[in-house]
This record gives sequence, structure tokens and C-alpha cells, in this order.
Amino acid sequence: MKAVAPSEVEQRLEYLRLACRNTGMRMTHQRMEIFHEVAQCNEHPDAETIFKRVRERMPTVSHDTVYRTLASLEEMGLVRRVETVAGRARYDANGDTHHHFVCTRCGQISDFYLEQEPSIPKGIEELGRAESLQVQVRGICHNCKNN
Amino acid sequence: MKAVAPSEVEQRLEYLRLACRNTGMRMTHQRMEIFHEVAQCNEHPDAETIFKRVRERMPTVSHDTVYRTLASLEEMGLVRRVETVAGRARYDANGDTHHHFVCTRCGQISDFYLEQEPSIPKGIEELGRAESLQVQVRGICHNCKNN
DNA sequence: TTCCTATATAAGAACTATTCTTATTTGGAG
DNA sequence: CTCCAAATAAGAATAGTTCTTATATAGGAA
Ligand SMILES: [Mn+2]
Ligand SMILES: [Mn+2]
Ligand SMILES: [Zn+2]
Ligand SMILES: [Zn+2]
Repeated sequence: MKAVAPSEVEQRLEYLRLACRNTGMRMTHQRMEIFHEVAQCNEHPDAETIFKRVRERMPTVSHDTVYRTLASLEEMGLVRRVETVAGRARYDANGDTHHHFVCTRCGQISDFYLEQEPSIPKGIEELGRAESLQVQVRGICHNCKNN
Repeated sequence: MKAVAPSEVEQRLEYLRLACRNTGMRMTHQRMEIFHEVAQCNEHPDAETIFKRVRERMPTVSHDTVYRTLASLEEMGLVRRVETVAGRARYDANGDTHHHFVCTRCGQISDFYLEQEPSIPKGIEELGRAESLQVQVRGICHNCKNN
């Protein structure tokens, strides 16, 4: 699982600056660091992982700030919560339309892209107004299968 | 959201009896009541909801038994955990292949069926061995939109 | 620049969902 | 009926997340 290209990371940080300006939110060091942490990796980290990594550079950062900031970033549309099999919320700064393969053994979440995006199914109208569609494939990743 | 047909409920309970016999698990009153609760409704209840409802008829039932039983039922393939947007695990005794519409405001989960089931995408092979595919559509249900 | 204040943060308590521990009960085989 | 491995009740423990309160600070105004 290779890292996000530096130019892509820089672009994502630029979106954060814009989003803060547009919504009137302050551009705090904590927001920068927390978003940077999500933006630079593509392994869909959970809040605790982000907390530990940010704390290495910012030893006083609190759990609350991480959770609160992730919620703000989600509201601003800069990250999305990924549904997992169990418990913890996981976050993704990849804004491209894509889907997820979830390993039910180790929890690893990998992106995949469909050649043709599925359209919202017809019957949905009678249930509500659809806003997004996500395909989730579950199974065992190669790493787990070989152990 | 209408109830599950009594004949369907009876059939599901029959599967439970068979599954217990096959796997050597005991057919306890608690298992009956807990599974019955999930089998008779299609609103994908969470563990606490099931606990409260079962407790009305069985006042001494414990949280632990509900959680433990739901896990057993999942292992037996009689219920499945539904991924939600936030926190609590939700359970589903509808064994037909189907997908979910999740209201991001009230959390209601509704079933929908696709005319043609999507096949496992090609690129998945390089990520792992796929075992299931689920489409999740998120949006606002009619009930929430009108309030 | 300095001052002001609404917004954001740190620290840790509180809360909520879930799992664990231990003593007791019970389904179902024999 | 008897027996005992499996299951349960009760409540403590744990883990993830949110809340409370005192303090700090981003960023606009003077
Ligand atoms: Mn992703
Ligand atoms: Mn369902
Ligand atoms: Zn894995
Ligand atoms: Zn709703």
C-alpha cells in the first residue's frame, strides 16, 4: 500500500485552507496536522491511530481535538467516514469516487475503482433521496490468506 | 415498514432449530427469544433494542447473553451484521441477497433488491479473495425529509 | 502592532457499546 | 432421573467516543 503522492497531499492541504476560509473556520495548527495525517496516507486510519501519529509532533494534542476535528473535516467534505465491519470509525481523504475492499480478518481497507460507476437503483426513490452509493466487497486479503 | 409474514418467521425459527441440531448448540429459551426478535422485524435492530424487547418477556436476560447470542447466530449464518454509518452494530435476519438504503439523519435501514446482482469487480483479485458484495446507498428517507 | 473575543483546545471525567469474569443454572445425552 | 459441558445472570471491566470546564489562540478591529 504505497503512500499518497506529495503533490496530491499538497493539493489536499490547499483544499483545507480554502474550506476554512469559505466556512469561517479557523486554520489551527491542530487542524493542519490532523488533516495532513489523513491526507498523506491511504490506509484509512482510525481516530486513535491519527491521534498517536499527530502526538509525536504535537505532544499535547488531545483525543477530543482529534475526534472533533475529524467530524469537522467530514462536514466540510474533506474526509469521509468509512464503514467497517466492526467498531471503530475509519477515515479517508481520497475524494475520488471509489469503493472499498475490507479484509474481515485484519480489517485492512483497500480502494478499488469501477470501470463503470453503478447508477442509483430505480427502487430507491420510494425509500428516500439517495445521496451516495458505495460498493463494499468483503473477504480475506492476500496477506492474511498467506498466514 | 411492514412486519415479516408469520409463515416466514416460522420458517426462520425452523432454520434455527436445524442449525442448533447441526452444530450441536443447545436450543435455549434465550436463543429462541433473541432470534425471534430479530426474525420477526425488518428494521435491522441493534443489540440494545433487542435486549429491551426480549427483557419484556424474559426479565432476567442479560446484555451479555444478547451480544453473545447475536454473535453465535451470525456464525451460524442466521443473521448478518449490517454496517451502519455510526457506532452500533445492527442485525438482519433476511437471508435473501439484498442491499441497504441507510438514512443518514435517522439511521433507518431499508432493504432493496437489484434486478441484476453486480458481479465481483475484476480488480479485486489483486487485493484478496472476495466473499461478499454489498451495495449501500445513503441519503435522507422520506420520513426525515418531511420533517 | 496590540487588543479583543468568539472559536478552538487540553485535560480528564463521563458516557455508551461491548466484552470479560465468576458463580450458578440448565439442555439434553445417557 | 442424573450428570456435566455449555450457557446464562450479574455486574465489573474495557474501549471508543463525547462532554465539561478552564485556558489559549486565530484572526479581525483599532
Ligand atoms: Mn478509500
Ligand atoms: Mn436488510
Ligand atoms: Zn487481512
Ligand atoms: Zn430518516
